[in-house]
Amino acid sequence: MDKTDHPKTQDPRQKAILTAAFEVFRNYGFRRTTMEDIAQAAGMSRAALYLHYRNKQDIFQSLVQVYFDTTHAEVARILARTLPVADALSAAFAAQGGPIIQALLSSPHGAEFMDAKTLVSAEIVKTAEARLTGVYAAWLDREAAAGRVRLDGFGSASACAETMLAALTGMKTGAVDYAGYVAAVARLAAMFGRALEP
Amino acid sequence: MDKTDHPKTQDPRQKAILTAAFEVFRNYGFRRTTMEDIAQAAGMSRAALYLHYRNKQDIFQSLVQVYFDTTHAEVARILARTLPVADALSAAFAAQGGPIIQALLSSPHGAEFMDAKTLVSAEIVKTAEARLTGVYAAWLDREAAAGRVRLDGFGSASACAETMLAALTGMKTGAVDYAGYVAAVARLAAMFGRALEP
DNA sequence: AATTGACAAAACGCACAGATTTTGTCATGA
DNA sequence: TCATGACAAAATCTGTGCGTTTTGTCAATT
Repeated sequence: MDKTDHPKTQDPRQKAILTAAFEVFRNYGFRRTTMEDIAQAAGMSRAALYLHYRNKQDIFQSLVQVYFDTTHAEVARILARTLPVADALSAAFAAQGGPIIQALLSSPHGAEFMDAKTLVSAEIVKTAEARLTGVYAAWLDREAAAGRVRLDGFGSASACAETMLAALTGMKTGAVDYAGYVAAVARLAAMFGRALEP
Repeated sequence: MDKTDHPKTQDPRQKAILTAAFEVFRNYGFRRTTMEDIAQAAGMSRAALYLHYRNKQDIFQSLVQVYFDTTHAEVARILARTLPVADALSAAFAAQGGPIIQALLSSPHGAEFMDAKTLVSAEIVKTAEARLTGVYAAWLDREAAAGRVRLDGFGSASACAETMLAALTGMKTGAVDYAGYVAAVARLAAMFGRALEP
């Protein structure tokens, strides 16, 4: 489980492809970006892409995988530290859905980007979210054992983690711009933080 | 603003149409249900529908309007009582999104039903949600003044209400079945309840 | 060994015509 | 008066053809 160094982005060429691909997907959506677009943005020929990825779907899935790996590592890193509960949650929530949400809210085809995320890589998203839930659940258990959080009446730690993450995804709906989203997430973290205080 | 007695459903015939329409939309989605379907389910001729509603979109919008009016009245009624904060939130959350969410999660075309809700009646939904947020915000202000909730650090009451409702809508995403959704909503209410306690 | 231009196959977009379904209205009948 | 069957107009579906774009691969090039 050594996902910390992102095997997909160790090769600088693959990193270039993924960076370019994200930029193009962000602007045109999944369906309307061609391999030619990605190749051009990555500074190589279209054929070269096929030396590294099977097809467009493969690139997209790798992108999603890298995103979740990064997020997972970041959240795990934050929750490994011992911080005031509210601060930990605030930092962890902020670490999730940074660039992707920004893409969703600022780019013209951000919505289609997210659609592709669920259509093209539903399985990846599902397992990644489960993994993320596990991180939060473990943190809750650890903090509860240390007497820094109180779960009484909220059910199991994992159920609690699931609910918190579902609430976090809900912040996307109301958000009108990225700043508003960030503010809502911070508020949510503060509220959950106080709810969990002993 | 006397929405309490649902002008759209006072006429028993209109009520029959809306009930039948909900049933059919629930099973076939908005696009694939015909006026003939609704008429048959409502026990009248297709032409009779046009005596009460302009067209299919009008029926759907009335349905949404009635739903939000009912929800609004119910939530307002619950929050008017003086209850322990967590209980009030739990009851209010449960009152929202009952039948509609059940339709979404249990019916084969629940998703398309919700799509139509945002496409065909986006404006209705927006104003209704704003109205609902206002109810929660007023409740928060009242309870805060009475010393039963503490908003310190959470921003304004209306911002707080917005965040809570956004979180509530987030519960739909993770939910796999209606029972799971209900459990998640209850947990969320409990957590927000404790967060708001002085 | 790494990269590319070029090629064939597949996918896609678009338009069109004909058949079918659905809609909205109105004259007719209970 | 109120509801309905019937009708014309509009919308939707279906199949088809054709030009363009996109894809995936490979021999050729550096």
